[in-house]
Amino acid sequence: MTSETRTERYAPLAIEPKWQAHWAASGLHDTPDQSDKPNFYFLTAFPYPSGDVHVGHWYAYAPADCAARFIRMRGRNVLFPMGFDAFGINAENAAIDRKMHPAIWTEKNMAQMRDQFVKMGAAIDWRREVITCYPEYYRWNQWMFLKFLEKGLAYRATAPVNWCPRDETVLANEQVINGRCERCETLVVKKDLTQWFYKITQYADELLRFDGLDWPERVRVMQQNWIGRSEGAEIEFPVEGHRDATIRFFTTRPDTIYGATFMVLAPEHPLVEVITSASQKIAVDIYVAKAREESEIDRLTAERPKTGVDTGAFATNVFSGQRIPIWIADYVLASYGTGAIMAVPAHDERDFAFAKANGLPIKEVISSDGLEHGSLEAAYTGSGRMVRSGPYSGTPSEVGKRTIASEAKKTGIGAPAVTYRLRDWLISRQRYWGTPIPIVYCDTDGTVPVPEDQLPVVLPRDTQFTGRGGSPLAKVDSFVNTTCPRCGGPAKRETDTMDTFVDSSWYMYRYVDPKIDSHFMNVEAGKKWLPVDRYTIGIEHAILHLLYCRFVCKALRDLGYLPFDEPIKHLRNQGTIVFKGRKMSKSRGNVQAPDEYVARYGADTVRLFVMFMGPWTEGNDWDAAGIEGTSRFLHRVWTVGLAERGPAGPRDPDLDVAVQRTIKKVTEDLEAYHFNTAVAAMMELSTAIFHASGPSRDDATDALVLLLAPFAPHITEELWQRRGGAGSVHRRTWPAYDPSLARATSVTVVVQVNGKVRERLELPAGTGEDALKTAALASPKVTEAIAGAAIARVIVVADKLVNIVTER
RNA sequence: GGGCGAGUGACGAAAUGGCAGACGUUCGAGCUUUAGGAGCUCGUGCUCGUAAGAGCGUGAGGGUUCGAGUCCCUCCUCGCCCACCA
Repeated sequence: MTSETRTERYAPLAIEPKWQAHWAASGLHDTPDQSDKPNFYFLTAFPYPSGDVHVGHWYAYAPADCAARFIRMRGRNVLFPMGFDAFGINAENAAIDRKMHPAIWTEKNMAQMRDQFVKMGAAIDWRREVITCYPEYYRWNQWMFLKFLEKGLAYRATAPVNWCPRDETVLANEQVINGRCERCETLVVKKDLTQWFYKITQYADELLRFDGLDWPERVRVMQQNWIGRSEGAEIEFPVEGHRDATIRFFTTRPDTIYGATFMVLAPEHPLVEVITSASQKIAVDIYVAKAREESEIDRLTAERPKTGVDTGAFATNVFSGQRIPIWIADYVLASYGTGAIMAVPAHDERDFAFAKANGLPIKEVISSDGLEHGSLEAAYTGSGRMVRSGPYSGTPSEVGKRTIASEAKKTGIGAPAVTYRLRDWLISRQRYWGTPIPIVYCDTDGTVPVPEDQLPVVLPRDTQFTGRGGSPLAKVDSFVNTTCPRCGGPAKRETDTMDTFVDSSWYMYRYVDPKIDSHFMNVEAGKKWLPVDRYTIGIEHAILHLLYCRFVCKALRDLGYLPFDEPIKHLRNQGTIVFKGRKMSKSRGNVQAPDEYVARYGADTVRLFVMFMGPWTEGNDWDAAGIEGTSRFLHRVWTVGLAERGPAGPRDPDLDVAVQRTIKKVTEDLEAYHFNTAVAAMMELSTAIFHASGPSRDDATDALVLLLAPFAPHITEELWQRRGGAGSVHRRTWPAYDPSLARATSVTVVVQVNGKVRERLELPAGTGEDALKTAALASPKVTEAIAGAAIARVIVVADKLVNIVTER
């Protein structure tokens, strides 16, 4: 180090605001739609404007920003936009709790968070900001709704929904925590309401396919499980004494049909009323009423006993010819399949338990060894040969599945069928702070869509927020009362708003040109950017949001508005950052803010720290204890960065190799989102530079500044400038490495005797096999370990090891 | 109950089947600065040993291999997602 003047100290708090202002003024982060470089769309999930950029945001956005900057330095014109998922229940809760209008609360929070993103040093093109609660945005939610309606992709139906009796509103599934309302902890009940749905099930099969997508296996599996495709057959059995009544059921095991000794209907099944015998009516009514009122928490209880009631009615098992009783039980779900099952207690665990509890017959029809057995200890759910199955006895069960299904088709009582676990997407919410559903109800014309030229249906501003008495919108007379677009007569508006997942299902198209008012997307600009090249988002969004995005893309494609099948080509998920083992949330009051660390160490240190903590895809427990380490690293970078360029002298081959290896390591790590090991490699290089001198040191420092630029944009910009670099370091090209130079000139070769390390030899890289053997056997430590035993074989791995195996 | 991950020092973590613990924190010793939230060197898995060194060591048990943290089998523990899905 030079001596006479004391080295200036690294002062991030002075450097960072200076560069942030400079970058904003010079438009460094503004991305043109076209440049001399190929376009690359790097999307990262936009935040909900909760108020503060906390640790979870840093964990998501600092690495995403780093990855986007890396791609930019690698010669792409990178679009890296940001916006706000600005509708949602929290704003309404704030309105109730603090008497602040949701719009004001949201604006305040967005301003604060925008400022914090700037202080993070994120390379965001703010000109393209998208805000979902503005009419310019949500009118396109309404437009898509109308288009979906025309195509039959949106429809209205009565369905049981999660209902909080205290707050008098529907709750989204994710707002039901352990069966209780997220806000008031009241037990949530099911309630039948007439609601709007998007027909996502129409795309179930296509959504199962991920052809050509670079998505994590984990997410693909989760989505496939969520969609839950089951193959089997749909068959119907006639009900005794009811000429027109048949019970249709779905089964994945048609091969077990001879073992169907009873049937079970869901309590909500429409046939229950029709077929129940007079003597069983009271018991059935009581059971049905109880099931309807059942809270979510009861249904969540594991291992609950199977309850049910006999309807007194009988069906005919068309295959076995047996007369079988029909029961109702809440273990059969109205929402899956046809809401009815053939119960095969011998080969289904639930049916077995139910039969045992209610003294119903159990008949073995599948046998693993092909022989008939007596009573079963438990349900046998595996495969085998059909037994006691009339003409099909002896048939392997896998064959029987197909044979029975086609036989049912032949006789006109059924057919092979596929059922999905996936339900249609219920988009109605009894909420104020969301997109109004563009529908009008007229006594004369019924349900009338608001014409496209009357969009947007704007959310009225003057509203009371009490949290009681249903949707606040329903109480705004000036909004509710309108005229019918068809007959001009008096009519009422739909007062439900859309699920906020609708807002986020297509925002990636809007970033391209958020100001265009003729179309949801600027088609010309869209061609230059879409589909998204990379998307990073938390693993907690693996199912809902990501599935909705895919659905909306496919629906818009089929409507002729998008020319591609999938919105996102490459996806990666960061893990969840928790605090003391628990998820962070406002309601728990354990949200950690990194502000004090930003104020003490600077944004560059905090950025590096969240990337260095551990593997990004795994998540971590927030503990700032180690932040000193990344701070010290930047101090060292500062010290070597300010060192005067050395006098001409001999090169330092070891340092030259270290630079090549570090460039290789950091490049490969960033491609794989391994931020932690990339930082570790740069730390090693900085230490090597610190102890070096001469021209190699200066070149190494230049390389380090470039490598570090995506991670720590401020300090590297400052050092770049002070070291005489032209323009912004962030406009520089990523350093290249020469694979042949990245190889060390001398290597440590380990010598093992029977797998135990006995010697380490420093040898030139590329030493031949025979020379390695000779060198190994020449070592006294090795001969001592061999102790005169005969050598059976010698394994040589070039530049790595020699293993001498002796006779035993 | 099903699916998917993961178990490595005091702690966060590294490790294409080839020197386990890189990098960082912590702690210890020394230095420097000593107005500093600044800096430098060495050490820091366990056991024995003053030391050189030796032995042991990646949740448990087996297996494959010249060689296993890594691959295979069984089990245990933890995390996440789904959960009476017929």
